[in-house]
Amino acid sequence: MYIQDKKYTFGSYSYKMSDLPQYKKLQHLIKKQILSGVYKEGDLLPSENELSTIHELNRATVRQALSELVKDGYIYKHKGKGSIVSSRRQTLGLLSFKGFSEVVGQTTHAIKNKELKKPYLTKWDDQFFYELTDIEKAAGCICLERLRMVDEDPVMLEFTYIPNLNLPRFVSKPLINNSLFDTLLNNYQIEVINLEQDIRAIAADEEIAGLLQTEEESPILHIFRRYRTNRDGLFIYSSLYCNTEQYSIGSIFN
Amino acid sequence: MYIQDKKYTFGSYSYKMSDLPQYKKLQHLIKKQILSGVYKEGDLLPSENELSTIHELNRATVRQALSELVKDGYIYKHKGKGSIVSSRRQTLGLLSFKGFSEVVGQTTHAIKNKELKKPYLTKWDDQFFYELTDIEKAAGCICLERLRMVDEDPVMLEFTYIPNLNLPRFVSKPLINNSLFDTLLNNYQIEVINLEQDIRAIAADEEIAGLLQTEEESPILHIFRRYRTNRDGLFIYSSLYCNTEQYSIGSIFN
DNA sequence: GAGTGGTCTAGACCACCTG
DNA sequence: AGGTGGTCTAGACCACTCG
Repeated sequence: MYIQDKKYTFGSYSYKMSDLPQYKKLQHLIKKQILSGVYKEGDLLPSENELSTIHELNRATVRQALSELVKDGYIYKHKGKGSIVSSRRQTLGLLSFKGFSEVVGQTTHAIKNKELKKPYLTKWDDQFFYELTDIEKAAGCICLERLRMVDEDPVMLEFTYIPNLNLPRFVSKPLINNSLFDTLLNNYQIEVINLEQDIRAIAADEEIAGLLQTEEESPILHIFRRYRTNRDGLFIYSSLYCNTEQYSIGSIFN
Repeated sequence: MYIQDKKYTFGSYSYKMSDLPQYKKLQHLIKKQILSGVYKEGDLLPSENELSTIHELNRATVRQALSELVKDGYIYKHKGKGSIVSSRRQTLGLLSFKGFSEVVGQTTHAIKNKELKKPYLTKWDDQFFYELTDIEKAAGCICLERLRMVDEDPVMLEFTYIPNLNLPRFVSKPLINNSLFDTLLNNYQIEVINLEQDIRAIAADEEIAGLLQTEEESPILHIFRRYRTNRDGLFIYSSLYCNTEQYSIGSIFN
């Protein structure tokens, strides 16, 4: 009989981790080793064949783990040499679609989230950034207004807009872990699979300048995002205003 | 005897393409089919098993092709359903590390590149954005100043800095295809494998405002990039100033 | 229940790099 | 020459979606 996944029963990971696929477990393990200094910038990781042997995984599975680490900028590869630990400068956060806390949490800064208002139900703005379907328009929108602080400084203002489609009692229940993504996943089995964004530089108006504690007309990074979810036709929209005087926004591409 | 790659000899692709791996050929084929309307937004691609059969490739190879298309935002996947053609809005360009022309060329706009100066050799600025190694500092830097136009409007000002390390006669020869990447690849076998960038919003100074034909103090997107190459220790640096009044900068994450 | 993508194994050949 | 990552094959089991 064909047996796979036998490692689950012998795994040395926590209970939660045991649900994850092997390549993600390996990915997290190596990531932790890099962050904790086991492998330092410029070091060679064990070769793919060595990792296969050590962790009793097929090389393809090891490669899947490594390719995720490449995507996240932890390592890069040189054919004929090996996988090399990359330098990671401290920026405000990767311009990825991971939640703000997870991304910025990798730095040594103190992060805080402030809910400016309780989530509320409202109508869509007539001049919304993306074209909406009739279904979305008719549903109305759940609006979240949050301010992200780094070391007590407000650096990012985030407006999130969610079509009110089959999300019973969303506005009346608090967020889980203060995280929108965790809430959607736990309460509604909604997962984000994809992010598309547009970036502009704008001048701060009075409201934004006030909230970000900067001057009117000062240059602000404006990012508009559309998250695709595993629920067909359900998108989540976000409008971010970043004060980049102190912190820049970083990202990596391969 | 173990034979692979037999498709090369029967391939229906051009001579140049015949050097590419199978998954890239399939990737380009499907990309072309999407761009030419064979598959439209929301359409399902043939399943992975069907594509394997049609193109006489293993499913793993098909998956490699599809995952590249996901990365570039042409499709997304739904478990249990299939691969779905994604909508692609027209933005100035993906915030990826592909060359400006390739990325913007997917739109219907007229693109022009203007060389503001001939490439020249100079010293590094004392306040360079990234920390440089002593080797880089000692080598001096090759500087390129280019202006990118969309429909006759200047939208992006690009300063590129290359350490003058084993790049004989770079400044005395013209760029191939007007492209830095093509030139580095053809003349020096240098390939870019990775890009790291930081983004800020700044106020235009007199020089930048003049070149981008906008007003002083108007908000400008400033992107600083570090490209990693296949040559160990050789990085290419770029400083981009974008006027985002008309065009925003787009990107996709998975 | 049949089909889809997600994960995984065991193995192969290749181009590239280093000693 | 031996090791590395890059590409590729042939197969398997799984969770998910849809009719």
